[in-house]
Amino acid sequence: MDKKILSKPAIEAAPLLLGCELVRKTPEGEIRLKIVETEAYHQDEPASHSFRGQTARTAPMFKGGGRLYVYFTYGMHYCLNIVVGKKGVGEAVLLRAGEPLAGIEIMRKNRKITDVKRLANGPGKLAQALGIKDTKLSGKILNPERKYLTSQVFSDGASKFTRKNSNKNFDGSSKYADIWLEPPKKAIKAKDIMASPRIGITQAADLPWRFYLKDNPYVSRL
DNA sequence: TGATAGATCGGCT
DNA sequence: GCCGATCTATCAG
Repeated sequence: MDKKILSKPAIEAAPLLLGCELVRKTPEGEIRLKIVETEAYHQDEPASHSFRGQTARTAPMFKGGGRLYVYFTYGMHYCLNIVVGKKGVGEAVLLRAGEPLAGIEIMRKNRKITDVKRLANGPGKLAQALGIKDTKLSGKILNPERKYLTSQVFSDGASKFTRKNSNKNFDGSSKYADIWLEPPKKAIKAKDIMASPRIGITQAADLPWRFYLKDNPYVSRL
């Protein structure tokens, strides 16, 4: 994944993350989603959790691009963000929807539904599809791709992978997340990137800081 | 210390 | 389209 994207301000990084693939390794296998909808949040804007400064919850947003920020909301849902920008500036990109590419049976199990279009077409659903049930991943660093992209891992399959990394990643003790980003398989064209106001907020609701892929059936709504 | 709104979702009318 | 679920962070008093 291009490090430069993750060090850009949220408003620039959010559209650039469209088309990127979000991957999570689990003991059951690999889950892979194409990011099709994002929202930018910046600390100078009241809809952002970082607006009122750093707290225990929002600390990851201030630690610099390339980490995860996970928060719990509405008493029952988790939402996954990619922290972007420079250290000391509180900003992140909310992942609002994804198109399932791999690990679909795992996601069906996590979501307790079968319809592929509804596995990750919303921020709470996306987190649930990935198996996120707490905020333990918040603050963790996106796993550098090289850590997993070895011939040993891919020639041997998931079980070997699990053994090899069990004490580093599946018990939550590592500073790295078992999640990372990969660049788009096909470049995204500028004309396919749509912008709209963000969803579910009341403050700064006029800012067009939600981005999604045009005509993609996996976005949360039109 | 109490009230309330919240980066949501699924079920029901 | 509306509403309840269910918990947390924040703000008022």
